[in-house]
Amino acid sequence: MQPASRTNLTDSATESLRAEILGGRWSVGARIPNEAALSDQLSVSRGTVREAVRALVSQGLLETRQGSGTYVRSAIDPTAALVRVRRACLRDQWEARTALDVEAARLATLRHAPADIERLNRLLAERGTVADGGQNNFVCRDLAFHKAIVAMSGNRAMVELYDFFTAAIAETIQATLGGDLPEPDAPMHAQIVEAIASGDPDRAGDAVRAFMAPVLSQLDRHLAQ
Amino acid sequence: MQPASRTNLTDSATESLRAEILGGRWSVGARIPNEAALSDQLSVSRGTVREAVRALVSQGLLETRQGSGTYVRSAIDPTAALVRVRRACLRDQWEARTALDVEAARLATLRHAPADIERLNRLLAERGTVADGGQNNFVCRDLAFHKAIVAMSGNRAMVELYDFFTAAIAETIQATLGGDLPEPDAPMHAQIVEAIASGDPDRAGDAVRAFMAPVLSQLDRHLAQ
DNA sequence: CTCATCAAGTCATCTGATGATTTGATGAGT
DNA sequence: ACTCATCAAATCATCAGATGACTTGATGAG
Repeated sequence: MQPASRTNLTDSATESLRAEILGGRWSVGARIPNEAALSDQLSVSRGTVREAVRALVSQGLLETRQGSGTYVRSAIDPTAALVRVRRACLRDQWEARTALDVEAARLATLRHAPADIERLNRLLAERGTVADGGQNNFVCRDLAFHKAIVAMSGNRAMVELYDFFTAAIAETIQATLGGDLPEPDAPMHAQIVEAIASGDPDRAGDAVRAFMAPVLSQLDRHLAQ
Repeated sequence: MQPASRTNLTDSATESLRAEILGGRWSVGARIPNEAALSDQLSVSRGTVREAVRALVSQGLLETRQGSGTYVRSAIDPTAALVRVRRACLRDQWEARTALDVEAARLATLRHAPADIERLNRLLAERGTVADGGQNNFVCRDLAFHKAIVAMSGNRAMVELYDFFTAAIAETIQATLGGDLPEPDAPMHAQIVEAIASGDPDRAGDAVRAFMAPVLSQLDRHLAQ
């Protein structure tokens, strides 16, 4: 069941380059050897080198500048971080995402415009219940509400991080529970909107915390079995 | 300052393929058209198609099987979000990490053991000042203190995420500021330890928030120039 | 000293070809 | 009718060579 990964020149080349970067032999910002040189050093064709470089570019480790060269953009491997976060249990993933929810709500409270509150109310109205449109659509609409709050925080890093967790948690739920997860009711959502509109960040944070707590404890019970 | 992304055939092809997958036109598990067909449909050479496919393979969206074809492996892309987190500005990164600091401190307050408090005090004592051991070592020891708090939260996902952020922020600081960042004083650190020991999560969260706020505003001023 | 011009270096892309692997069809043997 | 070895087609993997586009530093005129 483990084919021991039959050698794949491109993958081997990718790993060689990654090792050079992560090992620090090529420092961040430095220009790496050109394609012809890498082709020689790795004993593969230039096309293979290009594919390997492209893979690392898409992971954010390298950056190519036409006419200039290829440079190390970062020595942090996002795929490694992803793997480790994935290994965390669903409970921890959920709690970490909740942390983002809480802090995002606080920031949203401090930075929101009046139009944002209207938008939240509209999303809440559209959200409806599980009955309309099936479980799957419901989850999507519910998510739209929470993402809107995170977007209101005005913090791009948090938005991206929230997306990351949303995807990771969806995967984990699919893998461990088969897809179903309890959802608080609409009145709870309305309390969050009110708290944000009130301009009191502590109140908004508490509202989100209170909102998520039952889900977390239900998750604990579920996983305890 | 915004090159508006000069067209890059491989990137365009990558985005086209990604759109097909994320848009659901190619369902998970399905085989996508072969390289020659994609080359025709996208009006690029086969080599360019291969580079685009390789990028998506490295992101986990596609999977190639020699002799058989290329298949859709997943329609969600968690890594991409992490890659984008690194592209966010330093201010947003710092604020997001602070969110983790605050929530981790809250959890640490609720879950810590007496020995943990001793450990924090010990780390604080070892931390010393910039004077002993140089700027670089100081940052390391300071980081050990903050990481210890996150570890006390008992949440593996948050620990991993914090590590990721720590590395990402260090790189961003190096890239944008050249390495220096103001650090609050030891007394502020002691207040955090006291708050955690007190068992009041609100107090602990506020302590961390108060601790980070000056750094953030200093960052704002610095970036405003 | 300034600035336009130019040439070398480098990545981007294309074309054509060959090898390795998988997969389904074929056909003999039972 | 079933099983199994064999084979051919489809497909990805890799290579080699060539041309275009872009960046950068050097050159030289003003």
